Amino acid sequence: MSELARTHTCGALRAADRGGEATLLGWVHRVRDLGSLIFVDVRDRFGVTQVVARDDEALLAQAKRLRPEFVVGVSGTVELRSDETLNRKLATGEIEIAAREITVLSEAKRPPFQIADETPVSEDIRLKYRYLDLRRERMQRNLQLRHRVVMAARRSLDEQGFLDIETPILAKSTPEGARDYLVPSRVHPGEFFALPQSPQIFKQILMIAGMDRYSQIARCFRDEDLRADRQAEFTQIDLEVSFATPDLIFGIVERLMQAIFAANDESIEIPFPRLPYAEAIAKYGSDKPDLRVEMAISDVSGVFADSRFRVFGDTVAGGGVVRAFVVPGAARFSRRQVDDLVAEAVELGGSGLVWVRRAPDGKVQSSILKAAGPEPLGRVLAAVGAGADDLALIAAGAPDDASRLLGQLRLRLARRQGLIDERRRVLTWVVDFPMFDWSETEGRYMAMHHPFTAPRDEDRDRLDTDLGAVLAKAYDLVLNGNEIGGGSIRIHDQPLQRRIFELLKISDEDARSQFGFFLEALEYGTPPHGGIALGVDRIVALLAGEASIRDVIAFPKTAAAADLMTGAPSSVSPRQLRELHLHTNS
RNA sequence: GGGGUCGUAGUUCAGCUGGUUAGAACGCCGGCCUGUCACGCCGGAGGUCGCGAGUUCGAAUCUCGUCGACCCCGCCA
Repeated sequence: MSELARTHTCGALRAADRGGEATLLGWVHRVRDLGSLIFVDVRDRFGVTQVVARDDEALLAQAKRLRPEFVVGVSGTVELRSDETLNRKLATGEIEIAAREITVLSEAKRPPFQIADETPVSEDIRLKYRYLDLRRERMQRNLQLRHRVVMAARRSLDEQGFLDIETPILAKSTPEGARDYLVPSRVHPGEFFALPQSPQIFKQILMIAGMDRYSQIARCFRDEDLRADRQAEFTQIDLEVSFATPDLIFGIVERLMQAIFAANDESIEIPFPRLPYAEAIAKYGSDKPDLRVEMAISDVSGVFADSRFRVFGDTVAGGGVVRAFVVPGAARFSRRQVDDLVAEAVELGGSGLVWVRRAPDGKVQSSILKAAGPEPLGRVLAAVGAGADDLALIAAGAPDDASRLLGQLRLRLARRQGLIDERRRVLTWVVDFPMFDWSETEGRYMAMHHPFTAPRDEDRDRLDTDLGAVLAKAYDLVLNGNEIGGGSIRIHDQPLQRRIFELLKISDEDARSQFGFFLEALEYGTPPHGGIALGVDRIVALLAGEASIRDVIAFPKTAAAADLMTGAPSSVSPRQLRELHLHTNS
């Protein structure tokens, strides 16, 4: 049977091939046994082809042996199917192979779930038997899409003058950022490599090294808790550009994204709109707004500035805001539904939620009707543009808190009300991020993006006066409410980089031991530069319509960062631990 | 670290306020069938109800613990 040579894949044959000889190799997808007429669907990555066994007793006996997932070789004649028997659902449905010989190359145990069936299977079983799960059409489709996306990205970057360069996986641990995955060194007792959270410093050094434009499909590692869109290791399209401005990066990435969408037969318009961070927070309560949804948040503080409703009046007097948005068509919500919304707001950490609407007779209804009176509430409805069928939701508090709360409700309601058009793709740049973020737990400012991000030129002076007000040359790329990329223009002069470390309360000593090599490199002629990293897993998941990036990764880990197929992580031998100079408590 | 959902046949699920023999569909096994393509028809096998305690005359069902999967908050420069 080793001489069995494949002449066609299972997705190749068409009517034009009729009369020819063919040998197919693949998996038994389904068997339909009609007695002295047996159909066998043979499957491979390229498709499914129907094989028919008839007339020959030995051949029929052999076909009767076949079970799902056996690996077989089939030789026979390509026959045209009659009009009544062709299958339009199948690319190869115009023909079938009249088998002359069927060879079993490999038998298969009964699989724990059906391959030839898209019925959902619990994820732990899929992950344990990943090799079977990957045979299913959905995963075949997803991984083929991922391949096309990566190929398109590489091609686009090559065309745009990028050099693909690999950076180390065994790298250096640095403070700030996510928790590192560590790798103990055998030859340096007590010392560790860290797996890269991103190739950040290496790619900047490549710019200093004169590589001009670097790109890489880079694996990154972060030892933080996982989510549907976060894995312990994930893949980025990482790039860095010398002599960069934000506009230059945006253009490069917009062309790249066009190529990526084209790989999924989708066209997108460029350039993408740009939304300042402050506006994103104010209007949508999120730094990654889903712009498929209208329902923008607006400020109604003025209405309540001197309101007799004390809670709002005091909030405004104390420097807070009152903000609101309209839920279209939600005036007909039952009292129960509206009360549930208020409870939901509290669960989300809000101090409360006020609603206003008009009853069918036009009278104002509201949770604070008695306290505030109908007049200001009517003005709120007018101010936010609420129609007769609409419901207005109002929250008060610190500006960002009020908007973030409303932003979360806005998204949940949009989903629940079916207001999101799943076929739409809305891409936007979010720009002008703050440089720094005050950390209560650390008691200091932290870099919002990372410590190598350059401040906007016009904000340089504020580094000395008002750190919280300094905006950065940082940007995120957002697709349908998902952050799919982020980057910045970097600091390229050593004194400013030192100054930023200082502001971040990274001591001189730490800066020298953690980043000394980098600070030194900056002194040898650093071109202005900047870049971005795009999340491959998230992009492919969105293109594929998958809710979790696990479904576009061949061998993903569970939410507890375990590999259910291999059993990793696992204990190692005492000898391995000794060699690595490690002791464990377990 | 915290909150939530789930765990019953190979798979997906049902199983009420605790009650005698735990069901269905698909799959699997056997039989019949020459135009099926989710083939059809007939018959059959298949269960530590995740695991461990507890409450009770009696637990798949109630309680606690534990393990696992998933979702969310924190975290993720």
